[in-house]
Amino acid sequence: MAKVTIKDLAKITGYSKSTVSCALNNKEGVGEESRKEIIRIAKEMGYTPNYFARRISSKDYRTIGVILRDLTNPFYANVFCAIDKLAEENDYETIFYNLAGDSRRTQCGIDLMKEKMVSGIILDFFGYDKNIVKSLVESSIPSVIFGLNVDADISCVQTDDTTGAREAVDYGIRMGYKNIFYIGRNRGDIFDMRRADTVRKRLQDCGMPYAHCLIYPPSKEEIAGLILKKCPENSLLICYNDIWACSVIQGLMKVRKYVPRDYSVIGFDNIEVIPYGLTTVDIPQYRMAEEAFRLLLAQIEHNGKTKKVTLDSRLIVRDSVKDLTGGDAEVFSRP
Amino acid sequence: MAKVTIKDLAKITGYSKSTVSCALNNKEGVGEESRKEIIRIAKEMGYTPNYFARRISSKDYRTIGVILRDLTNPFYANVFCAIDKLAEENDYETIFYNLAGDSRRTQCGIDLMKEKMVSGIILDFFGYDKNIVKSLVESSIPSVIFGLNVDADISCVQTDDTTGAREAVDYGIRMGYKNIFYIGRNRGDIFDMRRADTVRKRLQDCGMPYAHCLIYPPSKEEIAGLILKKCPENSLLICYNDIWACSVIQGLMKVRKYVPRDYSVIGFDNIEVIPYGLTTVDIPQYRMAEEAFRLLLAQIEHNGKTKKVTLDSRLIVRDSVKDLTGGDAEVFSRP
DNA sequence: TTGAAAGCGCTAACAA
DNA sequence: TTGTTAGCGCTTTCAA
Repeated sequence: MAKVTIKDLAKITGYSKSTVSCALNNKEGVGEESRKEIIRIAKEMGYTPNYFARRISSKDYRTIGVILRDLTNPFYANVFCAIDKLAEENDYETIFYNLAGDSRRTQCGIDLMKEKMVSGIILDFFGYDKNIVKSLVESSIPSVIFGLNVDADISCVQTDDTTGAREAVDYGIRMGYKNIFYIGRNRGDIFDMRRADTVRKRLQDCGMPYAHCLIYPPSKEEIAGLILKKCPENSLLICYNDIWACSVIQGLMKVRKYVPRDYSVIGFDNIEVIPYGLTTVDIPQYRMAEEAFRLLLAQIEHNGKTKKVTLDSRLIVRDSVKDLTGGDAEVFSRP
Repeated sequence: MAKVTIKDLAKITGYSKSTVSCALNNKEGVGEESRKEIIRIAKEMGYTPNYFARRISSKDYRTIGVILRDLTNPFYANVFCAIDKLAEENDYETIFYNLAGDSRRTQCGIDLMKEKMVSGIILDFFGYDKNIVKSLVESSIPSVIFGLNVDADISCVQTDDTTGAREAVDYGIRMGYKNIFYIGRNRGDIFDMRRADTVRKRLQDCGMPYAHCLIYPPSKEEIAGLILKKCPENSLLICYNDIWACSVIQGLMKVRKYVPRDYSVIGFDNIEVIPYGLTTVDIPQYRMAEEAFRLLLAQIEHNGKTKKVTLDSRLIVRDSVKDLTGGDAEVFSRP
């Protein structure tokens, strides 16, 4: 069952390859009659052009590479879907590469994109590596770093999560918390470190204790044990992201501690699918995706300059933080 | 900044194109010395082979197409990631096409895959269409239908969610519920319909009333209003899937009704990233992905026969269903 | 061990 | 309006 090619089509229709090609691609210079006939026969024979052959001769790839850290996290799934949709609207294709949480795969991803001749790359650059930036700049492939501001001639879209982190601390203090902890997941992650630093610094600035404010449990299972050990009840736990906040909440449930009855929790990201009642710092994922795509497109199509874009984060108050000041807040789901 | 090609490499190294090609691909028949030199120079010049050119001449595509309904739903994101990982381990690439919730895009996705000459397709076939099945079978591209058993010579991987659905009803009855409703989202969705039917039938078999047991609200916003109108407090709401269950819970919260205090909820899927104890019917997403991939691989590489695989679902009891029989269950997060 | 030449399926000049 | 020719970058015979 060999695939039918343009050559077969030429033979059968009696026209030449080029005529067939023109007809099929709606190019000028083919008679209306011939065009119709060619298209009809092509359909009959189930002809589909060979994508690779087409790409190799036409040079116009119209493809962008998207490299993200973890599609399992709805935050990044949303980002990918948004980019994919924009790409489609602009008649581009996307090629996706999943780092699957392993920053060492970044270079592989970039190489793959190069091989596939993408017009541009959107790169979620976690696990910062100077050499990669350098080689990316030198390759002169239009690129946008997603989530991070890098000091090089390359476009970047990031969200300043420090404002949100500070808001979270301030909100906690306002709600009467004496014990505020940052629960991180991964010391190697730049965002994680930055959020931790911001929380610590804000606590300091507000004259709050910050000893033990960092916890990086090696695994999900140990989290509850660590919290129980280090954090007194009625602590506020500011978590690395929403996913991590979920793990924390689930872990606590296993030891019969409930949120926000026993502990209060704040996340980062503002993931849509889950956050019933989760107070969180909104990282505007759609706008980030959009900005990244626009920046890339500008570079690809209009030779636009590189540009740094920084969006704002803000705290979204929902129901996972109990009011310790005596107010009777209606909180979370409960029996 | 033209990309360096194998021709450039030939010119610079002094060898011919074919020698360079062999050297770079670790083929036999090239002197050790020459090979090393060629590889060195290729590296120096930052040579990356043109993926399309390679594909067009080598015929060996090792690519599988994955078409899924909605990557925004963590269930499908997990499925994709699992397939992607398996593919990588088996030295395949994946091409992804997102239906983005629109079943009319299915044919487009398939055409795209054909164009890209995939070795096989894993197709999430929602919005059942006989013609598509037929054309897929006729195309003789190895394919696996994901999530549904189709009566045709094509492999299928599905999970029998009816056992889980019945368990959910039985569990509800055991917990003392007199009012059990199915909350669907989309009448066009096969799973949605099947789950609804199963719940209705089981209720019937158990001598329970089933009038009004279906609710298909046109939008998320109207859901709470409909529930308030149709379902008395302390109803059990069996929802189409976890995402939808979350929407239901969120909608109810907006009108100050809490789960499981005022209503109990059961979902389908068993998505991990949920910040509370949602009782749900587990659909084994990883195993489904694995089976689908294995089946496809068998067909591609060993000309394996088509096969139907059906996995089991089961109810996972957590904390979103209150015990109405008087037992004092520790339920859900609460202040 | 190496190189010349053909060809993959298509597009794009240019000629007829 | 149509056909001829060349060529995209690579792999793959087949000779040398």
